[in-house]
Amino acid sequence: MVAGVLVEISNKSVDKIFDYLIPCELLPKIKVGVRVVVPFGRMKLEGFVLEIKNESSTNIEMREIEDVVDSDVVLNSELLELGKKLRDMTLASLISCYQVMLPKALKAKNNSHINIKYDYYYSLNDVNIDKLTSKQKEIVDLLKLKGSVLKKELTDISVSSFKTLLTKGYLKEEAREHYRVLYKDLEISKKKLTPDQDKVVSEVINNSPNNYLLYGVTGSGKTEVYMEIIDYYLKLGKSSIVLVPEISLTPQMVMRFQQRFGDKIAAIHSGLSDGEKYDEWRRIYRGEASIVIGARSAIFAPLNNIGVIIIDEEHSDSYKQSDPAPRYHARDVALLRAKRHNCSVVMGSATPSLEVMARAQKGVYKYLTLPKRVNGKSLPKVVVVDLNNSMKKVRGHLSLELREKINERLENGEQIILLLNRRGYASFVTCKKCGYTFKCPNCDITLTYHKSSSTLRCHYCGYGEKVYSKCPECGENSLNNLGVGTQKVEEELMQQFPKAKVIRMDYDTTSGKGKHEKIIDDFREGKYNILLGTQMVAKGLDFPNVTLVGVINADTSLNIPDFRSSENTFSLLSQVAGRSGRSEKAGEVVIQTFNPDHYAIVLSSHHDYLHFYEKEMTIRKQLKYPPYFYLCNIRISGKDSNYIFNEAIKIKNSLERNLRNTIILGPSTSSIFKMNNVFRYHILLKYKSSEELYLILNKIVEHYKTNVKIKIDIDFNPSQMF
DNA sequence: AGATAGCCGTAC
DNA sequence: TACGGCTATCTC
Repeated sequence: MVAGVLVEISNKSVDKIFDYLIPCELLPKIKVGVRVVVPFGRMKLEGFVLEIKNESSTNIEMREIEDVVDSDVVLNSELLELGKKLRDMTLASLISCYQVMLPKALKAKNNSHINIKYDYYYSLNDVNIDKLTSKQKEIVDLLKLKGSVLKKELTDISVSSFKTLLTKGYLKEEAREHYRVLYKDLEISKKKLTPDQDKVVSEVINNSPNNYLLYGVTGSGKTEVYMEIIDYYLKLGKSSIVLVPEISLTPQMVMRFQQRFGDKIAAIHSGLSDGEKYDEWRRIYRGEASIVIGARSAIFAPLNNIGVIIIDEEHSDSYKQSDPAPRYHARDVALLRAKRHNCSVVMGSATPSLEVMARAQKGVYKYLTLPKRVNGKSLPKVVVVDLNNSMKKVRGHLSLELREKINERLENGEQIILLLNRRGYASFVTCKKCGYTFKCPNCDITLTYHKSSSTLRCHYCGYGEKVYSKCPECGENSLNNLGVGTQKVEEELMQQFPKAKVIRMDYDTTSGKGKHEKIIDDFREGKYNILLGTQMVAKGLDFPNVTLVGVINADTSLNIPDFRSSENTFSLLSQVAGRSGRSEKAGEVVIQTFNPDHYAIVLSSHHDYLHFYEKEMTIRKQLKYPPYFYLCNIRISGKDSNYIFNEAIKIKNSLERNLRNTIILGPSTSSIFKMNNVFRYHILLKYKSSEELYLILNKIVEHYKTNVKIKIDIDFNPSQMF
């Protein structure tokens, strides 16, 4: 017998099936979807068995499979099929499509040290025990009483007597798998649903399968709706997937699911170790956990019989994998799996992406809505502060209006969230005199100032240098630390409000395990008055005592050179505004901006998603952007910039010859032209129909797959512009 | 990915 | 002519 094996190397030139002979003794263990060890050239590699056949279709002399890694398949037939579709959709290598589905421990790779953990249990063997010492008798009596006992439970015993009993064969040792993640028993909680929520739930369960957009304002109780739908399917013996933007950022969400469903849930997120992820995967695989909550890659959870797939905060760009290939969108995978499982997809958001909303308007997705907050309160009042006027009066980052409102809340013992939207605006150093900025010698991007180590660092390659006080260009002692860091604002807050307790939540303060959760818990318990943070304070958190949300500078995300910057700004402002006034007391929001008339800011201050949607759609139509056109970005990179530029021109010409009705832009240099000493160009395509596009792109990828001087990366529907 | 065979330049 | 570096090729 012969096995077709896909080998672990993620390179297009070896991304095909290699045939191997199956030795007789391994035949019973070889199944489609298990990992095997095979000789490959002079190497030994792991790979996935994709086919089993009587003989090879080629005349090439075959070598033998050396070993079988798994006793059970790691890729079932659904996932094997899904991987092929993913490859066709993304033009990535097939092996990368399979690897992305699996936890690290199960990827085909040679040196993986992630093991199953075992607990050892001991019980009495059925043997006649005649003579025993008193110490030995103690142990035997204990085992008679308890039956099977964990080793660590045998505390007050003589270790040597235990060993004697074991070596004489009186004891039976049994290894049981130990899961590293524990789900505490929490009180089962279920809230009574509002009529609006009820309506949504019955709509979904009575008309399944269907794909839904659930548009619900912040605080409208989407999570309760999800749980009710999931519960319905759970009782039918069906499983569920809940995708959340990044679960380590939403521990409250997991907590609520755990309260309702206990250890039926498996939560997969970046805060788990590789071993823990592996354990969670096995619990899912074995059917011990049937509700999977996780970020993007949880869409590949090895569940059978899926009843519903939920995508919470549907608009989040974290659902699109943009860096290593396969560059897939979890929504697309969800729709594929739902089709196969004959189940519904529910996409929920307070600010739906234009793509999804447009499809809902067309009737491709069914439109459901939760227009009111569950607490019956209206959405918080939003005040827009014009920094053009305000900053003439004060120094620093806090306007008089915001300061006044912070003071009010502090006096009332209420809490405050301040958002410092720093993305794309990290601290960098410039010379006041000549405008010199420090750039990374490898990557052509501005270096970021790190106060704690007083260094300048490249966020792309890690390059670092000591910070100078003199400008290397003009020699003046006029270096200026621009940009607003959370640290700086924190200092300002402490100066302005010496009695207030401020906690910072940003990349620096949340890098340890469980730190994020601790900050949230501490703030919730009232140990702090003000929570100051980056984007991560905006998403999904529920603090009943927060009655004021302040946005330090709404313009930072508006100024990012990306066609989605208005949409992202609107979404961010709406999300963070939704953190205010979630309980009894009414909430308020202050947005500081230099662009008080910008429609994204005006409409978000009125909580007017629908008008924002309409306005933004007309702009997208004019500029031929999604959802009117699809985008595809072709990145061409290599060390020889002349060579890749010439090849990029050739690619463009061939695209022009082969595509009609497609707008082809470029090639132009990427926003980061040089990264790790590799130069990058890109060609951007705007298209409406993809059939001939896939054909020609496939040809281009094939043509360059063995060329080591150039790398072609295709990104359909890129989430960021490069 | 990693090893190798084949191709050049340059150092004796 | 011998060595080293670079590159194209191949791996069932």
